[in-house]
Amino acid sequence: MPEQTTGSRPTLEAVAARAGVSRATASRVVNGGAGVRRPLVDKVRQAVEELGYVPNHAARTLVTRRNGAVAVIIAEPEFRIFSDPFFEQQVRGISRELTAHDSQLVLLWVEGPGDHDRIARYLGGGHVDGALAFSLHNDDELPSIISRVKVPTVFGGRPGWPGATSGLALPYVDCDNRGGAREAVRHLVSLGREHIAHIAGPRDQTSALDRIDGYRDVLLDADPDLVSQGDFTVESGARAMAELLERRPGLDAVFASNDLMASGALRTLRERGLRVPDDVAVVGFDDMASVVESTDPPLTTVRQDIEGMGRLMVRLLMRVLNEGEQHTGAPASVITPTTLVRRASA
Amino acid sequence: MPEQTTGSRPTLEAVAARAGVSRATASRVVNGGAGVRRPLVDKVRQAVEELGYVPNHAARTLVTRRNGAVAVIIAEPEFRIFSDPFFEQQVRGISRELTAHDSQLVLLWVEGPGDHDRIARYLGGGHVDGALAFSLHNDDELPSIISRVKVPTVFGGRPGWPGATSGLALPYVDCDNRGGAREAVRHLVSLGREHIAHIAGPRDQTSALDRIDGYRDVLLDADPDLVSQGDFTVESGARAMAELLERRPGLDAVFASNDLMASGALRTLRERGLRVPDDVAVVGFDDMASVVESTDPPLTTVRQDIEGMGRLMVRLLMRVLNEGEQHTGAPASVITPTTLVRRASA
DNA sequence: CTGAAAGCGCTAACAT
DNA sequence: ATGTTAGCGCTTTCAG
Repeated sequence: MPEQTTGSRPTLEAVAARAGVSRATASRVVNGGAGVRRPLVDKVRQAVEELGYVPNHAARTLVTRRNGAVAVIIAEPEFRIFSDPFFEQQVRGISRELTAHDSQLVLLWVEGPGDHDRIARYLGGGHVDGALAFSLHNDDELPSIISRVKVPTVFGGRPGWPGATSGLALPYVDCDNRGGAREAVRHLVSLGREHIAHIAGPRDQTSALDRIDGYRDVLLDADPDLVSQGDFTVESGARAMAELLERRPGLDAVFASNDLMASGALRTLRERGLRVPDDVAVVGFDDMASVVESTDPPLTTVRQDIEGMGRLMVRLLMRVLNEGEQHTGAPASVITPTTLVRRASA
Repeated sequence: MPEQTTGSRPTLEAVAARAGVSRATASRVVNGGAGVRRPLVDKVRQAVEELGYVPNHAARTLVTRRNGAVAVIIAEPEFRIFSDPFFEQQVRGISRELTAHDSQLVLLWVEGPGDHDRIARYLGGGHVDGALAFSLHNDDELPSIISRVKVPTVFGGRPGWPGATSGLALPYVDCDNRGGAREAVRHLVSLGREHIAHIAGPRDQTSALDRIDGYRDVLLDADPDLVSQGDFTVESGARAMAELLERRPGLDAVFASNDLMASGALRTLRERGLRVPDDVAVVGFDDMASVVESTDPPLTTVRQDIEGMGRLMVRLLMRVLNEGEQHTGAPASVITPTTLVRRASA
């Protein structure tokens, strides 16, 4: 760490002196001024103004034991997690909401298991009031690390349970994957489609699992051959579509677990000379702008409010923090609604 | 801000007591243990271990006046700044180097002029030891805000001078844009090309300006019609190439100010039935993996070590911080070398 | 409603 | 080499 930093700034003491009040009163004013008479409030405010006083964060943290900072943990098991547009939106929401709560965003970039120690120490060291993390894979170690150091944390996306057995209930914010999937499939049904296939996402991500569940909720007796496995990439979607077509040439609709795979499916369909939606209707999931708009035809999909989810993560965390010692009971997670966005593909 | 946070943790006092030494000695050991005898060091270390002691950051900051945190300012004048792969790499380098320096990365997301106040207050509030920012456009207000609050800051990319007149010299890290451009053009010359065009980047970004300067360094008497204006996007590259071809059908090479525009140029060339590199040789700039590898033919380009630049930004900042009061003289910036990466396009 | 005083946990002179 | 002693700047009882 560097040696030096902030040049000495005016202290509360100085403000108090200038305003002709005690430090205590000055402090009260700075913190909202409740219970201080107008004339004094004004005097202090003016002194603050004139001196350009800014409270010393460290001193305040030392006594209040809250530091107005929240860690956002970014794990990077695969490439590009950071430049994922999905991710960007969520972090943006988080950033905005954190600002609204006067808290700072401290970025914790986890590059691998080698970083776990450092992260645990940091989180356990009380440098932040809480943490926000994202559940990427079921085998992720993060959830257990987090519950070990007991720092209040909210997850983005329902965490898979590496320690489900250990009975730890981590609060999370997720969209209604299952309900959204149901809506997508119901829409296809309402269009009169009778052979609705599904291109599933990775089996180790809860979102994909929930979506396939939603699909099955509606199509109780779905033909297993109508479900094909993908991995959320465009390529896998194209491949899965090809497989489906081979197994069930008569299918007339497909619900893909995300937009990327849907766009891959569209490509395969086009190559086979099948018309969308006439021959095969296609619905995706996510409403990812970059995909959805450039697809041909424009993709009907299920939208989730990603930025809103980011904001909700913060709100939920703040609630947990404010509950303090008391309400130690498992904090409720929140599931946000999805909406079907009709475009041309279904 | 939340009310509560870290449950009470063991203090240095407790460690000292358990180890049977004074707080001062315990402190010395915790901070490296210089000048403390082995047996005591061991005792203290053990006590730390047993108690699971972690230093209280706030207390330490309060007295040392350094807080082990550096702000990374992300301005978002346009979309997607965050998901820019370029950006991601740089932040990754920063994150890694900061970790190596035991400092935390605090993310400051600036969404517009409305945030300027907040940022200035935060930066001026001494919450961080220093800041890292990126120079995006010459009309960016950030540089002046930063120099106003006088927080030690290092820029990524040479800042344009909104306050050049005010004589503020902001330290920065940038690659040798001009030299890299020269190398690119010289390469084209060495290939025997005689009519080398340039697709320039935005006039309000220093990198683009430096690159065109490099181009001119080599082609002292360059035909002005051989230079066309783009804006760093694929589309603009395609358009600029079309223009160039119209004005100077005989051109046999083009140096684009970045890879994106080079790929646009490639497209136009292909559409016109021109062969690359046989008819027209093409060189880009950046060596952006996602572009360079998918281009046809693979793009010859100028590589800059982006992650390394991120790391250098941190090192430079740390140096500035350590110099402290003394060396207030204009801190040296650093220019990193570029390398020409030969692929098939030139 | 306001002020006096007691720390929060740690480091850094200054003694010893 | 180790311990003693002041604070760092702020909030917060507790008196008045």
